[in-house]
Amino acid sequence: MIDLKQLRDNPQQFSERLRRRGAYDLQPILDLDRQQRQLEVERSQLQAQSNAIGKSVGERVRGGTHPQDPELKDLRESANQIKVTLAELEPQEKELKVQLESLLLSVPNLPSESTPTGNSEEENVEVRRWGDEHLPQNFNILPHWELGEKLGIFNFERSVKVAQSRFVTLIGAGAALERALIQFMLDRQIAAGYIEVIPPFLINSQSLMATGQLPKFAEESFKCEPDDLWLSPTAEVPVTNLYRGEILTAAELPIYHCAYTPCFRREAGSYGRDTRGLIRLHQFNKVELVKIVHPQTSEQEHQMLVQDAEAILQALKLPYRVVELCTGDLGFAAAKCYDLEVWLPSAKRYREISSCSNFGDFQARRGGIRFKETGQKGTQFVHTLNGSGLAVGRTMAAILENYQQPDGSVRLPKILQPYLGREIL
RNA sequence: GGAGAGGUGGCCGAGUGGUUGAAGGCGCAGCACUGGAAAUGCUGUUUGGGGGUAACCUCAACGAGGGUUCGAAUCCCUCCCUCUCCGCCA
Repeated sequence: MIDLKQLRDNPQQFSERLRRRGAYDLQPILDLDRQQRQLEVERSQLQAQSNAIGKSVGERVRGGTHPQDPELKDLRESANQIKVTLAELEPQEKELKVQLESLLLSVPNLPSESTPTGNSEEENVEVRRWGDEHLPQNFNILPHWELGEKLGIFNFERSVKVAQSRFVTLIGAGAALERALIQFMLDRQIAAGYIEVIPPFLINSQSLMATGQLPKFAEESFKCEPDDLWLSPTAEVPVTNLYRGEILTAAELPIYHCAYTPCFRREAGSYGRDTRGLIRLHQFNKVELVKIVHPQTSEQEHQMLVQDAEAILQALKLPYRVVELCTGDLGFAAAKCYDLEVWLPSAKRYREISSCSNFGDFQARRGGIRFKETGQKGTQFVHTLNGSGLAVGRTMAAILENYQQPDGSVRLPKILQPYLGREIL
């Protein structure tokens, strides 16, 4: 959520920053805000009067006046008068607040000053490349879905019977490889200082609201209808929300978590895109990194987070590049975001395998995640960050393609071999 | 699913209609004492909104939402959550 006070104090500057993401009309928010505050002044003055009457009645009763004594009658009546007016003002103000809140919730985060301006994916900025020396030699590389079916390590057709299209069943060595990747990724991130959590995979609406998936992107997630529960689209949601509504101490920061979870996405509106293979599924596994940090350190923490995700690709010797998203491609809640894109030889292009975002205080404000500096008055909002470390299915796809050998077998990355107890797939 | 108990400040815990935003304790911060520390003593210490250049003023919040009342943490209603026992179950 954006900072209403900041908007109110500096609407011009604010909308200019937001305009880099596209057009947003902030005037209705400013109007509602003004009306609401006007009503609030009126209402709280009346309430103050009413409180004063209550207090003076209380004082007299304590002094010995009988509560039903006629001399209190006037006081009671004037208090009743005030109540009549309040009964009108209160619902009006409440209604304005609800409207204001819902408008605020659908305004995206301000892009960071350093985020490049642009309209779409096309204008993302490549930051660096790694691993050109690991690009596979030019023989006829099968796309990973063909290779995988051939090797018998996963099956799509049978999965459709069980669920729908865009679900996969991993079989034998495929299942083992997925598990090995999860284990490997967790091991590395735990060694890098992240505390592992296994959060709930079903999450409530409030949690989705805090991290920004609701209210605008309800159609992206699977809802468990009779309950207020959704299938988690990413561990970002349950892990960040562990701290919702809390006031932490500065000493507790930074908090680093890693989490393996399955992720569930409806992928509405992506019909026909990536219909084959492991790239775009309704259910996939991911190891996620989440950081809750002091605002002063968030930029630096962001860089480190990206490096922690990169370390996995490097250890697996998978060629990739780092791309900084431009304002037009930035997620709703993000202020700044780097994508890691792994090389997929069959498509001859880089594909996103990790997305590392700094949300600033946007999620913290929505979720009420604050901290207190010892000895200082008041609280501040933390900064939240997260990134994939990595998407497991896409990692498997990248391994199947990049490590493919001319005879159609796959030589596993060295680092994974001990996890699987074999070299060749 | 059935029966019962309970949800109060960073934590523990008192408080069943009248200056109670809330006793007491712990914790934390400052000061004093000390060569330094411990112990001790004193002082301070919830959060959010609004108004004001400021000093400051004011409203709200005792799980959430309604209600009764001049006045509610305290009474009534609804909902949520937690705990204990029973049932069911991986």
